[in-house]
Amino acid sequence: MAAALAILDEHGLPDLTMRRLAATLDVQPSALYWHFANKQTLLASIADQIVSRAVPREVRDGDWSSATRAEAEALRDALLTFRDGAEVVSSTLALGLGAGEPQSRLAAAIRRGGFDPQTSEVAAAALLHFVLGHVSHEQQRLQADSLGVVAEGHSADPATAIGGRAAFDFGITLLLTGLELQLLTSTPGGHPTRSLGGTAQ
Amino acid sequence: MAAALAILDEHGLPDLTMRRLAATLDVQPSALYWHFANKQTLLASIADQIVSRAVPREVRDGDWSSATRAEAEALRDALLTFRDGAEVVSSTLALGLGAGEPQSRLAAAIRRGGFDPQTSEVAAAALLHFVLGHVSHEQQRLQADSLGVVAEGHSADPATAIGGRAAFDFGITLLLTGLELQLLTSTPGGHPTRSLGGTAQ
DNA sequence: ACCTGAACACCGTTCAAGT
DNA sequence: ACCTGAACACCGTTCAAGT
Repeated sequence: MAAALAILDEHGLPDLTMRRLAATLDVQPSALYWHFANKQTLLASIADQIVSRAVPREVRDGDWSSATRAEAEALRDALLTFRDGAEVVSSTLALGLGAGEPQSRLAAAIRRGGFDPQTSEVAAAALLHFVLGHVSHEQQRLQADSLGVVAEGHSADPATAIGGRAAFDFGITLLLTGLELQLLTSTPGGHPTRSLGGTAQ
Repeated sequence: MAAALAILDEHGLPDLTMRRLAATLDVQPSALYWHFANKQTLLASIADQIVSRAVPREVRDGDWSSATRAEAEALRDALLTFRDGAEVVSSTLALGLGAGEPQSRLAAAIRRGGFDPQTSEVAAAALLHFVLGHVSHEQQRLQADSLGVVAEGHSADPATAIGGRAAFDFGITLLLTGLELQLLTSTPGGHPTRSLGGTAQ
Protein backbone atom coordinates (compact mmCIF):
# COMPACT_ATOMS: atom_id res chain seq x y z
CA MET A 1 0.00 0.00 0.00
CA ALA A 2 2.71 2.47 0.94
CA ALA A 3 4.65 1.71 -2.22
CA ALA A 4 1.52 2.07 -4.31
CA LEU A 5 0.66 5.42 -2.74
CA ALA A 6 4.20 6.61 -3.40
CA ILE A 7 4.02 5.70 -7.08
CA LEU A 8 0.61 7.36 -7.35
CA ASP A 9 1.80 10.58 -5.80
CA GLU A 10 5.12 10.77 -7.64
CA HIS A 11 4.16 9.51 -11.09
CA GLY A 12 0.35 9.60 -11.32
CA LEU A 13 -2.38 7.06 -11.89
CA PRO A 14 -1.35 6.00 -15.43
CA ASP A 15 2.04 4.91 -14.10
CA LEU A 16 0.59 2.95 -11.21
CA THR A 17 0.79 -0.47 -12.87
CA MET A 18 1.04 -3.84 -11.23
CA ARG A 19 4.35 -4.50 -12.94
CA ARG A 20 5.83 -1.21 -11.86
CA LEU A 21 4.63 -1.66 -8.30
CA ALA A 22 6.15 -5.13 -8.25
CA ALA A 23 9.43 -3.74 -9.55
CA THR A 24 9.72 -1.13 -6.80
CA LEU A 25 9.09 -3.90 -4.27
CA ASP A 26 11.78 -6.10 -5.87
CA VAL A 27 9.24 -8.80 -6.47
CA GLN A 28 7.63 -10.56 -9.43
CA PRO A 29 4.28 -9.09 -10.63
CA SER A 30 2.54 -12.34 -9.85
CA ALA A 31 3.48 -11.99 -6.19
CA LEU A 32 1.01 -9.11 -5.84
CA TYR A 33 -1.85 -11.48 -6.60
CA TRP A 34 -1.36 -13.26 -3.34
CA HIS A 35 -2.14 -9.99 -1.51
CA PHE A 36 -4.80 -8.54 -3.81
CA ALA A 37 -7.31 -10.35 -5.96
CA ASN A 38 -6.76 -7.87 -8.81
CA LYS A 39 -5.83 -4.29 -9.60
CA GLN A 40 -9.30 -2.93 -8.92
CA THR A 41 -9.15 -4.26 -5.38
CA LEU A 42 -5.79 -2.62 -4.89
CA LEU A 43 -7.13 0.69 -6.19
CA ALA A 44 -10.15 0.41 -3.91
CA SER A 45 -7.83 0.04 -0.91
CA ILE A 46 -5.86 3.07 -2.04
CA ALA A 47 -9.09 5.03 -2.40
CA ASP A 48 -10.08 4.12 1.16
CA GLN A 49 -6.64 5.16 2.34
CA ILE A 50 -6.94 8.57 0.68
CA VAL A 51 -10.48 9.15 1.86
CA SER A 52 -9.70 8.18 5.45
CA ARG A 53 -7.41 11.20 5.60
CA ALA A 54 -10.47 13.43 5.38
CA VAL A 55 -10.94 14.84 8.86
CA PRO A 56 -13.26 17.86 8.98
CA ARG A 57 -12.17 20.82 11.07
CA GLU A 58 -14.17 21.26 14.24
CA VAL A 59 -17.08 23.55 13.58
CA ARG A 60 -18.01 25.64 16.62
CA ASP A 61 -21.75 26.13 16.16
CA GLY A 62 -23.73 22.93 15.71
CA ASP A 63 -25.10 24.20 12.41
CA TRP A 64 -25.77 21.28 10.02
CA SER A 65 -24.96 23.41 7.03
CA SER A 66 -21.47 24.36 8.12
CA ALA A 67 -20.87 20.83 9.35
CA THR A 68 -21.73 19.54 5.89
CA ARG A 69 -19.51 22.16 4.31
CA ALA A 70 -16.69 21.14 6.63
CA GLU A 71 -17.09 17.53 5.50
CA ALA A 72 -17.00 18.53 1.86
CA GLU A 73 -13.90 20.66 2.37
CA ALA A 74 -12.15 17.93 4.32
CA LEU A 75 -12.88 15.56 1.47
CA ARG A 76 -11.50 18.03 -1.07
CA ASP A 77 -8.33 18.48 0.98
CA ALA A 78 -7.87 14.73 1.27
CA LEU A 79 -8.30 14.24 -2.46
CA LEU A 80 -5.81 17.01 -3.18
CA THR A 81 -3.26 15.33 -0.89
CA PHE A 82 -2.41 12.73 -3.54
CA ARG A 83 -1.89 13.18 -7.20
CA ASP A 84 -4.94 11.98 -9.17
CA GLY A 85 -6.67 11.37 -5.84
CA ALA A 86 -10.10 12.37 -7.12
CA GLU A 87 -9.87 10.12 -10.14
CA VAL A 88 -8.83 7.14 -8.04
CA VAL A 89 -11.72 7.61 -5.65
CA SER A 90 -14.36 8.31 -8.26
CA SER A 91 -13.33 5.39 -10.42
CA THR A 92 -13.44 2.86 -7.59
CA LEU A 93 -16.68 4.39 -6.37
CA ALA A 94 -18.06 4.06 -9.87
CA LEU A 95 -17.20 0.38 -9.85
CA GLY A 96 -19.20 -0.04 -6.67
CA LEU A 97 -16.14 -1.01 -4.64
CA GLY A 98 -15.65 0.41 -1.14
CA ALA A 99 -15.41 4.13 -0.46
CA GLY A 100 -18.98 4.41 0.73
CA GLU A 101 -17.60 6.37 3.65
CA PRO A 102 -17.58 9.86 2.12
CA GLN A 103 -21.22 9.74 1.15
CA SER A 104 -22.16 8.36 4.56
CA ARG A 105 -20.34 11.16 6.34
CA LEU A 106 -21.98 13.80 4.18
CA ALA A 107 -25.40 12.21 4.62
CA ALA A 108 -24.95 12.09 8.40
CA ALA A 109 -24.12 15.80 8.49
CA ILE A 110 -27.12 16.65 6.34
CA ARG A 111 -29.46 14.52 8.45
CA ARG A 112 -28.69 16.80 11.39
CA GLY A 113 -30.70 19.45 9.53
CA GLY A 114 -33.83 17.38 9.97
CA PHE A 115 -34.00 15.89 6.50
CA ASP A 116 -35.37 12.40 6.07
CA PRO A 117 -32.76 9.68 5.45
CA GLN A 118 -33.56 9.25 1.77
CA THR A 119 -33.34 12.95 0.98
CA SER A 120 -30.11 13.14 2.97
CA GLU A 121 -28.59 10.28 1.04
CA VAL A 122 -29.52 11.65 -2.36
CA ALA A 123 -28.34 15.13 -1.43
CA ALA A 124 -25.08 13.64 -0.17
CA ALA A 125 -24.64 11.88 -3.49
CA ALA A 126 -25.17 15.17 -5.29
CA LEU A 127 -22.55 16.85 -3.12
CA LEU A 128 -20.16 13.96 -3.64
CA HIS A 129 -20.58 14.08 -7.41
CA PHE A 130 -19.81 17.75 -7.39
CA VAL A 131 -16.76 17.36 -5.14
CA LEU A 132 -15.28 14.54 -7.21
CA GLY A 133 -15.99 16.25 -10.51
CA HIS A 134 -14.58 19.53 -9.31
CA VAL A 135 -11.40 18.14 -7.79
CA SER A 136 -10.78 15.83 -10.77
CA HIS A 137 -11.00 18.85 -12.98
CA GLU A 138 -8.75 20.79 -10.63
CA GLN A 139 -6.08 18.11 -10.47
CA GLN A 140 -6.07 17.54 -14.20
CA ARG A 141 -5.57 21.24 -14.70
CA LEU A 142 -2.77 21.23 -12.17
CA GLN A 143 -0.69 18.66 -13.97
CA ALA A 144 -1.63 19.93 -17.42
CA ASP A 145 -0.23 23.29 -16.37
CA SER A 146 2.84 21.66 -14.83
CA LEU A 147 3.48 19.87 -18.12
CA GLY A 148 3.14 23.11 -20.02
CA VAL A 149 0.31 21.64 -22.05
CA VAL A 150 -1.94 24.58 -22.75
CA ALA A 151 -4.32 23.18 -25.38
CA GLU A 152 -5.85 26.41 -26.72
CA GLY A 153 -6.92 29.14 -24.26
CA HIS A 154 -7.93 26.37 -21.87
CA SER A 155 -5.45 27.22 -19.13
CA ALA A 156 -5.83 29.29 -16.00
CA ASP A 157 -7.64 32.24 -17.50
CA PRO A 158 -9.13 34.16 -14.56
CA ALA A 159 -12.42 34.65 -16.42
CA THR A 160 -13.31 30.99 -16.11
CA ALA A 161 -11.71 30.16 -12.79
CA ILE A 162 -13.43 26.81 -12.58
CA GLY A 163 -10.78 25.25 -10.44
CA GLY A 164 -9.73 26.64 -7.10
CA ARG A 165 -11.25 26.99 -3.74
CA ALA A 166 -13.59 29.91 -4.49
CA ALA A 167 -15.38 28.01 -7.25
CA PHE A 168 -15.52 24.96 -5.01
CA ASP A 169 -17.08 26.88 -2.15
CA PHE A 170 -19.53 28.47 -4.54
CA GLY A 171 -20.75 25.10 -5.78
CA ILE A 172 -21.11 23.83 -2.24
CA THR A 173 -23.03 26.99 -1.35
CA LEU A 174 -25.46 26.44 -4.21
CA LEU A 175 -26.23 22.92 -3.06
CA LEU A 176 -26.50 23.83 0.62
CA THR A 177 -28.74 26.84 0.12
CA GLY A 178 -30.81 24.71 -2.21
CA LEU A 179 -31.23 22.27 0.64
CA GLU A 180 -32.05 25.04 3.09
CA LEU A 181 -34.80 26.26 0.83
CA GLN A 182 -36.03 22.70 0.61
CA LEU A 183 -36.49 22.80 4.34
CA LEU A 184 -38.50 26.02 4.27
CA THR A 185 -40.84 25.18 1.40
CA SER A 186 -41.80 21.76 2.68
CA THR A 187 -44.72 21.97 5.07
CA PRO A 188 -43.64 19.85 8.07
CA GLY A 189 -45.85 16.84 8.45
CA GLY A 190 -47.68 17.79 5.29
CA HIS A 191 -46.86 17.51 1.61
CA PRO A 192 -43.34 18.61 0.80
CA THR A 193 -43.51 20.81 -2.28
CA ARG A 194 -40.32 19.47 -3.77
CA SER A 195 -39.18 16.09 -2.64
CA LEU A 196 -38.34 12.71 -4.01
CA GLY A 197 -41.80 11.71 -5.15
CA GLY A 198 -43.15 8.22 -5.65
CA THR A 199 -41.42 8.14 -8.99
CA ALA A 200 -38.17 7.32 -7.25
CA GLN A 201 -37.47 3.61 -7.22
CA MET B 1 -16.39 7.17 -36.00
CA ALA B 2 -19.48 5.08 -36.71
CA ALA B 3 -17.57 1.87 -36.08
CA ALA B 4 -16.12 3.27 -32.86
CA LEU B 5 -19.56 4.33 -31.61
CA ALA B 6 -20.90 0.87 -32.41
CA ILE B 7 -18.16 -0.85 -30.41
CA LEU B 8 -18.70 1.57 -27.53
CA ASP B 9 -22.42 0.96 -27.39
CA GLU B 10 -22.26 -2.80 -27.85
CA HIS B 11 -19.21 -3.70 -25.80
CA GLY B 12 -18.40 -0.70 -23.59
CA LEU B 13 -15.43 1.61 -23.16
CA PRO B 14 -12.90 -1.02 -21.98
CA ASP B 15 -13.39 -2.92 -25.23
CA LEU B 16 -13.00 0.13 -27.42
CA THR B 17 -9.35 -0.41 -28.30
CA MET B 18 -7.48 0.78 -31.36
CA ARG B 19 -6.70 -2.79 -32.34
CA ARG B 20 -10.29 -3.92 -32.03
CA LEU B 21 -11.56 -0.91 -33.95
CA ALA B 22 -9.03 -1.62 -36.69
CA ALA B 23 -10.15 -5.25 -36.82
CA THR B 24 -13.82 -4.38 -37.34
CA LEU B 25 -12.74 -2.07 -40.16
CA ASP B 26 -10.60 -4.82 -41.75
CA VAL B 27 -7.55 -2.65 -41.48
CA GLN B 28 -4.22 -2.67 -39.67
CA PRO B 29 -4.13 -0.80 -36.33
CA SER B 30 -1.52 1.56 -37.67
CA ALA B 31 -3.94 2.72 -40.37
CA LEU B 32 -6.00 4.52 -37.72
CA TYR B 33 -3.07 6.82 -37.00
CA TRP B 34 -3.44 8.46 -40.36
CA HIS B 35 -6.93 9.63 -39.33
CA PHE B 36 -6.38 10.35 -35.65
CA ALA B 37 -3.23 11.50 -33.89
CA ASN B 38 -3.89 9.12 -31.00
CA LYS B 39 -6.59 7.39 -29.02
CA GLN B 40 -7.37 10.42 -26.88
CA THR B 41 -8.19 12.43 -29.99
CA LEU B 42 -10.48 9.68 -31.18
CA LEU B 43 -12.26 9.59 -27.83
CA ALA B 44 -12.63 13.36 -27.87
CA SER B 45 -14.37 13.14 -31.25
CA ILE B 46 -16.66 10.45 -29.90
CA ALA B 47 -17.45 12.62 -26.89
CA ASP B 48 -18.38 15.51 -29.18
CA GLN B 49 -20.56 13.17 -31.19
CA ILE B 50 -22.42 12.01 -28.09
CA VAL B 51 -22.81 15.48 -26.67
CA SER B 52 -24.05 16.94 -29.94
CA ARG B 53 -27.08 14.69 -29.62
CA ALA B 54 -28.21 16.77 -26.65
CA VAL B 55 -31.13 18.84 -27.89
CA PRO B 56 -33.20 20.35 -25.09
CA ARG B 57 -36.96 20.14 -25.42
CA GLU B 58 -38.62 23.46 -26.17
CA VAL B 59 -39.56 25.17 -22.94
CA ARG B 60 -42.70 27.28 -23.33
CA ASP B 61 -42.11 30.02 -20.76
CA GLY B 62 -38.86 31.90 -21.17
CA ASP B 63 -37.87 31.02 -17.61
CA TRP B 64 -34.07 30.72 -17.30
CA SER B 65 -34.40 28.11 -14.60
CA SER B 66 -36.47 25.67 -16.64
CA ALA B 67 -34.32 26.39 -19.68
CA THR B 68 -31.25 25.40 -17.68
CA ARG B 69 -33.02 22.32 -16.39
CA ALA B 70 -33.96 21.41 -19.95
CA GLU B 71 -30.32 21.67 -20.97
CA ALA B 72 -29.24 19.44 -18.11
CA GLU B 73 -31.88 16.85 -18.91
CA ALA B 74 -31.02 16.88 -22.60
CA LEU B 75 -27.41 16.28 -21.65
CA ARG B 76 -28.38 13.39 -19.39
CA ASP B 77 -30.47 11.83 -22.14
CA ALA B 78 -27.63 12.19 -24.63
CA LEU B 79 -25.16 10.56 -22.24
CA LEU B 80 -27.56 7.70 -21.59
CA THR B 81 -27.91 7.11 -25.32
CA PHE B 82 -24.55 5.36 -25.49
CA ARG B 83 -23.07 2.87 -23.13
CA ASP B 84 -20.41 4.48 -20.90
CA GLY B 85 -21.34 7.82 -22.47
CA ALA B 86 -20.80 9.79 -19.27
CA GLU B 87 -17.39 8.27 -18.68
CA VAL B 88 -16.24 9.01 -22.21
CA VAL B 89 -17.32 12.63 -21.98
CA SER B 90 -15.98 13.29 -18.50
CA SER B 91 -12.63 11.68 -19.24
CA THR B 92 -12.04 13.69 -22.39
CA LEU B 93 -13.28 16.80 -20.64
CA ALA B 94 -10.88 16.06 -17.80
CA LEU B 95 -8.03 15.93 -20.28
CA GLY B 96 -8.97 19.37 -21.53
CA LEU B 97 -9.87 18.12 -24.99
CA GLY B 98 -12.97 19.43 -26.74
CA ALA B 99 -16.45 19.03 -25.30
CA GLY B 100 -16.59 22.58 -24.04
CA GLU B 101 -20.03 22.75 -25.60
CA PRO B 102 -22.10 21.36 -22.71
CA GLN B 103 -20.77 23.86 -20.21
CA SER B 104 -21.24 26.71 -22.67
CA ARG B 105 -24.85 25.75 -23.28
CA LEU B 106 -25.56 25.52 -19.56
CA ALA B 107 -23.80 28.82 -18.91
CA ALA B 108 -25.79 30.53 -21.67
CA ALA B 109 -29.05 29.33 -20.15
CA ILE B 110 -28.02 30.52 -16.71
CA ARG B 111 -26.93 33.92 -17.99
CA ARG B 112 -30.51 34.55 -19.08
CA GLY B 113 -31.31 34.80 -15.36
CA GLY B 114 -29.22 37.94 -15.12
CA PHE B 115 -26.11 36.40 -13.59
CA ASP B 116 -22.75 37.81 -14.50
CA PRO B 117 -20.69 35.74 -16.94
CA GLN B 118 -18.23 34.44 -14.36
CA THR B 119 -20.90 33.28 -11.94
CA SER B 120 -22.77 31.68 -14.84
CA GLU B 121 -19.69 29.81 -15.94
CA VAL B 122 -18.83 28.50 -12.50
CA ALA B 123 -22.44 27.52 -11.82
CA ALA B 124 -22.53 25.74 -15.18
CA ALA B 125 -19.40 23.84 -14.21
CA ALA B 126 -21.07 22.78 -10.97
CA LEU B 127 -24.13 21.56 -12.85
CA LEU B 128 -21.94 19.75 -15.35
CA HIS B 129 -19.96 18.02 -12.61
CA PHE B 130 -23.16 16.84 -11.03
CA VAL B 131 -24.62 15.61 -14.32
CA LEU B 132 -21.51 13.69 -15.30
CA GLY B 133 -21.04 12.20 -11.84
CA HIS B 134 -24.65 11.20 -11.59
CA VAL B 135 -24.94 9.62 -15.00
CA SER B 136 -21.60 7.84 -14.65
CA HIS B 137 -22.88 6.35 -11.45
CA GLU B 138 -26.17 5.49 -13.11
CA GLN B 139 -24.56 3.78 -16.09
CA GLN B 140 -22.13 1.82 -13.98
CA ARG B 141 -25.04 0.59 -11.89
CA LEU B 142 -26.93 -0.34 -15.04
CA GLN B 143 -24.28 -2.66 -16.36
CA ALA B 144 -23.31 -3.96 -12.93
CA ASP B 145 -26.91 -5.02 -12.51
CA SER B 146 -27.02 -6.49 -15.99
CA LEU B 147 -23.92 -8.52 -15.19
CA GLY B 148 -25.50 -9.74 -11.99
CA VAL B 149 -22.64 -8.28 -9.98
CA VAL B 150 -24.25 -7.26 -6.73
CA ALA B 151 -21.21 -6.50 -4.55
CA GLU B 152 -22.82 -6.44 -1.09
CA GLY B 153 -26.19 -4.67 -0.64
CA HIS B 154 -24.99 -2.09 -3.15
CA SER B 155 -27.61 -2.73 -5.80
CA ALA B 156 -30.89 -1.02 -6.55
CA ASP B 157 -32.23 -0.79 -3.01
CA PRO B 158 -35.08 1.74 -3.11
CA ALA B 159 -33.88 3.32 0.15
CA THR B 160 -30.84 4.79 -1.54
CA ALA B 161 -32.19 5.37 -5.02
CA ILE B 162 -29.19 7.41 -6.08
CA GLY B 163 -29.54 6.61 -9.73
CA GLY B 164 -32.65 7.35 -11.72
CA ARG B 165 -34.42 10.40 -12.90
CA ALA B 166 -35.95 11.46 -9.59
CA ALA B 167 -32.57 11.73 -7.87
CA PHE B 168 -31.22 13.52 -10.92
CA ASP B 169 -33.99 16.08 -10.91
CA PHE B 170 -33.56 16.57 -7.20
CA GLY B 171 -29.88 17.38 -7.58
CA ILE B 172 -30.63 19.81 -10.38
CA THR B 173 -33.33 21.40 -8.22
CA LEU B 174 -30.88 21.94 -5.38
CA LEU B 175 -28.42 23.72 -7.64
CA LEU B 176 -31.07 25.81 -9.40
CA THR B 177 -32.86 26.93 -6.24
CA GLY B 178 -29.44 27.69 -4.79
CA LEU B 179 -28.85 29.95 -7.76
CA GLU B 180 -32.26 31.55 -7.41
CA LEU B 181 -31.52 32.39 -3.82
CA GLN B 182 -28.22 33.85 -4.95
CA LEU B 183 -30.19 36.24 -7.11
CA LEU B 184 -32.38 37.38 -4.24
CA THR B 185 -29.73 37.85 -1.57
CA SER B 186 -27.35 39.84 -3.77
CA THR B 187 -28.22 43.52 -3.67
CA PRO B 188 -28.22 44.58 -7.33
CA GLY B 189 -25.46 47.05 -8.01
CA GLY B 190 -24.25 46.63 -4.44
CA HIS B 191 -22.24 44.01 -2.64
CA PRO B 192 -23.43 40.50 -3.36
CA THR B 193 -23.57 38.60 -0.10
CA ARG B 194 -22.31 35.39 -1.57
CA SER B 195 -20.40 35.58 -4.77
CA LEU B 196 -17.04 34.69 -6.17
CA GLY B 197 -14.98 37.09 -4.12
CA GLY B 198 -11.61 38.53 -4.93
CA THR B 199 -10.02 35.33 -3.70
CA ALA B 200 -10.86 33.70 -7.02
CA GLN B 201 -7.98 33.75 -9.44
C1' DA C 1 -3.73 10.04 -49.98
C1' DC C 2 -4.11 6.07 -47.52
C1' DC C 3 -2.57 1.65 -45.96
C1' DT C 4 0.65 -2.55 -44.73
C1' DG C 5 4.25 -5.05 -42.04
C1' DA C 6 6.95 -5.32 -38.55
C1' DA C 7 8.55 -3.97 -34.59
C1' DC C 8 8.94 -1.57 -29.69
C1' DA C 9 7.75 -1.23 -25.20
C1' DC C 10 4.58 -2.20 -22.55
C1' DC C 11 -0.06 -4.18 -19.97
C1' DG C 12 -3.15 -7.49 -16.28
C1' DT C 13 -3.63 -12.12 -14.96
C1' DT C 14 -2.99 -17.26 -14.27
C1' DC C 15 -0.82 -21.18 -12.52
C1' DA C 16 2.30 -24.82 -11.64
C1' DA C 17 6.17 -25.06 -8.98
C1' DG C 18 9.30 -23.83 -5.44
C1' DT C 19 10.73 -22.82 -0.24
C1' DA D 1 2.49 -18.48 3.94
C1' DC D 2 4.53 -16.24 0.36
C1' DC D 3 7.05 -15.99 -3.87
C1' DT D 4 9.24 -17.36 -8.67
C1' DG D 5 9.14 -18.51 -13.68
C1' DA D 6 6.99 -18.76 -17.53
C1' DA D 7 3.45 -18.11 -20.19
C1' DC D 8 -1.21 -16.12 -22.28
C1' DA D 9 -3.64 -12.75 -24.39
C1' DC D 10 -3.58 -8.56 -24.98
C1' DC D 11 -2.38 -3.01 -25.26
C1' DG D 12 -0.95 2.04 -27.86
C1' DT D 13 2.24 3.83 -30.99
C1' DT D 14 5.98 4.45 -34.57
C1' DC D 15 7.85 4.19 -38.97
C1' DA D 16 9.79 2.64 -43.19
C1' DA D 17 7.80 0.96 -47.12
C1' DG D 18 4.28 0.11 -50.44
C1' DT D 19 0.44 1.65 -54.04
